[in-house]
Amino acid sequence: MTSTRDIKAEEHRIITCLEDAGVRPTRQRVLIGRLLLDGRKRHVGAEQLYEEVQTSGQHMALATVYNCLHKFADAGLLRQVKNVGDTVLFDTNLSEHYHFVDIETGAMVDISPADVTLQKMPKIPDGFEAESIELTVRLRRKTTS
Amino acid sequence: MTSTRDIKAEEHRIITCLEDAGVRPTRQRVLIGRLLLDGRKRHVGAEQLYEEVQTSGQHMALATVYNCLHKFADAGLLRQVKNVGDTVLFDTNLSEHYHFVDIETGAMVDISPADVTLQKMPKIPDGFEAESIELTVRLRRKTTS
DNA sequence: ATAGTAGTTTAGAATGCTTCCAAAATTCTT
DNA sequence: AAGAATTTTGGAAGCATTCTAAACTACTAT
Repeated sequence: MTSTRDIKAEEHRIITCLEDAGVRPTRQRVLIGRLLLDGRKRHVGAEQLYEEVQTSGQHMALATVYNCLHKFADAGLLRQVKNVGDTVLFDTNLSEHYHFVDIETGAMVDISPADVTLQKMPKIPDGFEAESIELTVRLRRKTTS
Repeated sequence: MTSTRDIKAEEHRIITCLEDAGVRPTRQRVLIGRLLLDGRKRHVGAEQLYEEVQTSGQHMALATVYNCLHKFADAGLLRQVKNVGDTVLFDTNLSEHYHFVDIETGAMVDISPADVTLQKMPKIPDGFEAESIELTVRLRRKTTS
C-alpha cells in the first residue's frame, strides 16, 4: 500500500527532476514523469502511455502525451528510438546500449554495450559529427523443425 | 544515345533477372527493374520512384509502385531499410553494409563493412536467430562556430 | 493575493505515408 | 483462343502523428 505521503514525496522528486531538466512541471507532465521516470528501463509508445494514463484514472489528451514525450526527449529525460516498425518509441534507458528487436512483435530488449565491441569505427564524413550510433539486431523466432 | 537495340537488350536482362527471382515480369515491374536493377547502389522511396516513373513517360499507379517494391524486396532483389525517418526506403545494395544518416535531410550513405569491426557480438536470445544486424550512425551537421 | 504573460493543454481537424478494395486488365497455360 | 491466376488500378480507408486556435495553467512581478 502506498501512502499519501509516499505519493507526495515521489511527486516532489519528479517535480525537481523536471525543473532540473528545464521542463515546467505541469500536472500532466508530473503524471507522465511518475509513469516513466521511476527507474524502470522500458520502451514506450504514445498510444500505450496514453492508456496507462487512462488506467491511472486521470484524463489527458492524446496530443498532450505526444507533447510530453517529445518535451522529455528534448530535455534529455528520454531517448527517442527510431529503429522499429511504424511506431515511434521512447526509451527510459539513457545509458549507451543497443537493441534486439523481435521482427514479429516489435518487442525490444536492451543489449549492454559490454556485450558488443565496435573495434573499428568508420570515418565520419567531413563537416558532420556523430549524433548517435544505433546497433540493432533483428530477431526471427527460430523455426522449430 | 541509347539505341532501340540496347533498350531491348536491357529489357531482356531485367526480364531474366525477374524470372530468376520468381517474379512475373509485367510491364510495370520491368520498368521499375530498369530503374532500380541497373547496378547503381541507392536508397529509394516509393514516392520518389513514382516520380521517376512519371518522368520516364510511363504511367503507373502509386499503389503499383508500392506493390513492386515489396515484391522485389520479398524476392531478394531489394532490401528494405527501416532505420530512417517516417518513410520506408529500399536499398539496391544487397551486400552487407551499414549506413550513415543525415538527421536533417534523411540522406543515407553506405558504410562498408570493411570500415567497421564488430569484435564481440551479443548472445542471441534462446529460440531466436538473427535476421539482420543494422548499424546506423546518425550524423549532425557540425556547428561552424 | 492579483494581474499579466508566456507556456501548455485540448479536441478535433488535418496530414502524409501506406495499405486495402473490388473491378478491369494482363499474363501465362492449355 | 479461352481459361485461370495474378496484377494493376484509382480511390477510399487506415493509422500514427502533427497542427490549430481557443481555453487554461503556471510562474513573475506587482
